[in-house]
Order: sequence, then structure tokens, then C-alpha cells
Amino acid sequence: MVDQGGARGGQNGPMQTETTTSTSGGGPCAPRRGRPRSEAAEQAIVAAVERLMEEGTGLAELSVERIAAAAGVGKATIYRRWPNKEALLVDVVARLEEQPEPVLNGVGVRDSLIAMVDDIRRRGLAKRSRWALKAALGQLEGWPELRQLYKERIIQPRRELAREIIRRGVAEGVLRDDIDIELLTEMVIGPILVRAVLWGEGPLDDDGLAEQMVDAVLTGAGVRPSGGESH
Amino acid sequence: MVDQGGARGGQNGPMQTETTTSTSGGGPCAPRRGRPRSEAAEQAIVAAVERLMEEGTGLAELSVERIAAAAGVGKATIYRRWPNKEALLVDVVARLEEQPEPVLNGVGVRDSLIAMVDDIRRRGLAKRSRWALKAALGQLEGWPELRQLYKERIIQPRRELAREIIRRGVAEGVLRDDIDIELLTEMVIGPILVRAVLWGEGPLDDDGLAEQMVDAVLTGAGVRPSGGESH
DNA sequence: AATTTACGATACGGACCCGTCTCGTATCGT
DNA sequence: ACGATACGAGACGGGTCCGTATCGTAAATT
Repeated sequence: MVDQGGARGGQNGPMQTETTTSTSGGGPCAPRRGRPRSEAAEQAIVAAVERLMEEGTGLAELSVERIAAAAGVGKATIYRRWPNKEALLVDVVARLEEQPEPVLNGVGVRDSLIAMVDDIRRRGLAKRSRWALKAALGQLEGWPELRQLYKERIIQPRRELAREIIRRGVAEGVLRDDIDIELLTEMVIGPILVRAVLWGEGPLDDDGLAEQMVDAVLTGAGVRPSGGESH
Repeated sequence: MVDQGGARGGQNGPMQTETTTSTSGGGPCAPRRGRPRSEAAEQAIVAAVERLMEEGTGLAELSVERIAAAAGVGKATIYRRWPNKEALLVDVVARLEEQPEPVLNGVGVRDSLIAMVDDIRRRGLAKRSRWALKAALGQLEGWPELRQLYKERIIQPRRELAREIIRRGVAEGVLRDDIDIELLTEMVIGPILVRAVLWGEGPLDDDGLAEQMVDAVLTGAGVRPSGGESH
């Protein structure tokens, strides 16, 4: 007996009926006779959801009525575009975060790692990102579609980027090759994530934090038998 | 005075009106005339909440009606003990996790760290703990009382324990003294938390994982200039 | 001009929830 | 025996929410 909590609809997607959206050369086979859909309304809806996120609205408080009111839009205008609330949120999450910066390949591995950690740090300061991450961790339980999408769109690209950097580090002899790639990744991003997400209070505004963390992880927490104390 | 999210009642606590609970020699000044409260009912209620947690019920789906049904109990029986849903959940969270194992002081620092990380790993395998952690991270937003209690009861003791072990490690010369204690802590618990909570999928059933992680963090992810590869 | 579709606003039905209250029954004290 | 209290079950009022339907109006095609 699953399905507790009310049978959410299946399909998602912006339900683009070939109208206004995606003016980019799509196939306008049928120009539709009546009044076209307002592009502005669509943007206002998405923007309203994002603004509500930034203001700290919990997923429970994020009702369609509230979204419509915040966007200055009728409820029907939302349901004309998305079949249900889930699809709307899926869509918003999908366009929530642009892909992470490609990280120039010419840069050294250490700098790449620092850039990545610093990216997480800065995102941890952004309320919108925190909302999404927390929602994904907690509230999206029992909401598999949204959680899945969040993983695909947000988590996976970053994880892949991290893996790539770290693989390069191993290849260049900067990172140890006797540690599992996954573990290396977790070592690098673990500290900043603990501070940014788990404790949610640690100071994140130090610009040198990422560098400090990466160096600490590279060098290790244990006292080095041969190398002298650095200070 | 934040109080966003709808003015929840103030007080909490099991509302023990000197009845059945705490038979431990309390002051039974007034033995109450009528039928005493059923200890079994109280346990059944708490057990039901915990069971629902383990089954993955989200905080939103965790309604009083559902709890009562799962416990085989009338709603009034719940409201006779706790003034509202929040108080019930606060109480359940409060008794959710026993304090972490004290970690024998005679044990070496490395073994203590491994024990701590392994504790997190094993908890990560326990659904109940995952539920609580995820709920704390995401759903308890806008529910300050519960979140606060979770931090006090669950997070703080473990964080304190970690700090103590690491402080000992620094004192004994096993851990570097030129790295901030907070950062050292985050380095140690970060990797396992990323695997257990954030990605939520990484393998946790390897008994040697904790040891592997701790050693990796102690030694560092970077290639050691002088020391040979350890294996 | 006629038609067709979208728009904002809002009413509606069905569902769920919270917290209270009422049943008839069970179990205590006196 | 009797009054007091707890019990399970469930009705109830007030509320929120989702998703649909209905307004009168606005903007496009034909």
C-alpha cells in the first residue's frame, strides 16, 4: 500500500503546446487561431517560484494559489501550462541552476579543486540553492520524480565535474592513485558540504576558505612524519 | 519572533500529569481517582511514529490521524498526552537516538576516529536515522522548535564528541595543530556524510570503509613528496 | 465582424488535516 | 455500588490545498 498522501500525477514537462515558448525555430506547424499565450506570464510564474524559494518558503507552503498570487496570475494560467503542481516544480528545478562552470582545463588541479569548493561555498550562501538542496534531501522524499530530476540536473553534473578534475589530478600525479576516485571526491567536497549544509551555521564568508580546505585535504590531517610543521 | 508557518503552540513535553509515566519514585501526591492512563498506549504511539519514520513516511504525511491508526489508538488518546502534533514529534525526536558511544579514552586517536565514522556509517544504514536527519535538514525548516531540539539532542553531542577526539589527537601529536579544529572535524566526518546523506546511494556496507576513510584523511589526498606509497 | 483562444479572478467539489467533542465501554479509586 | 477518568472510534467545524469550471474581458486569426 504505497500511494499514501494522494496519488500525484505522472507526466511532467512544461506542456508546451507549440505555442509561444521556444520561439527558437521550432516547427510552428499550426499557428493556433486564438490569442497566444503570454510569455510574460510564464516567466512571471517561474520567477515567482524562485522568489518564494529565496524567501525561505518551505515546500509545504509552496501552494499553487500562493504561486499564482505571487506571480500576479490566475491559477488557470498555471494549469494551462503545467498539468499539475509537480510538473511545475519539476520544471522550475530543471532550470534552477545553470551547469557548473566548465573549469578551464589549463588550470592546475589544485586550482580547479579550489574553484569547485569555492563554487559550493558561494552557492551555500545563496538561499535559492540552499532551498533546493534541503528540499531535495528532505522534502522530496516520497516525491521520486522531483528528487530524481534534482539528482540528474544538479547533483550529477557536479559530481561528474568533480570526478573529472580528480581523475586529471590522479593522471598528473598530483593526487594519490591508491585511493578510490569516489572517496577522493568525498574527501574534497565533504568538508565544505558539512559546513554549508549540515551544520548550516559555520562561517562561509571567508574567501580563503576553499583554498584552506583543499590544501588541508591534500596535505592530510595527520602529522607528517618527515615534513616539518609548516609554521 | 519569527513564527512563520502558522503559529504553532508554544509548550511541549509529554504533558505528564503525574499519572502513569515515570513510575520511578516520583512524588505521587495525587494518585488520580479514575482509570489510569495506559502505559502501553503511550509506547504504542511513540513506536508507531518511529515505525512510520522507518517506512519512509515524509513529515507531511505524518498526520495525527495516521499515527493514531498505526498505533491502534484513538486520536483523543494522543491529544490527552501531548497538546498538539508538534509536541508529540518533539518528544519522539528527543528520545530518538541515544547518545553516541562514549568512545573509550584509552583507545588510540585513530581508532576513535574510525569508531566515530563507523558509527555514522552504521546510522546511515538505519532508516530511522536517515529520516530524522533528512527531516532536520529539509522539512524542519520553518519549524524552529523541532529543528532546534534535533540540533541539541542529536547533532551537538556528536559534534562535541568529534571535537574532543580531535582535540586529543592534536594534543597527542597525531593530528596537525596548524589546522582549525572545526576544519579538522569537517575533514573527518565530511566524506562519510557525503556518501551517507547527500548522495544517499553510495555503498555503506563495507565494514572497512570507516578505516579506509580515516586513513585517507589522515594521510591526505595529495601525493606525498617523500613518503612512499603506503601499499 | 466573427471566432477562437488566453487572461485574471474566483467559485466549486473533493480530499485531507488539526484539534475538540461525543459516544459507549473499560478500569481505576472510594 | 458509584463517581471519575481513560479508552477506541468517529463525528464535527474550520481550515488549506488541488485541480476544474465559470465568469467577463483581451488579443489574436479568418
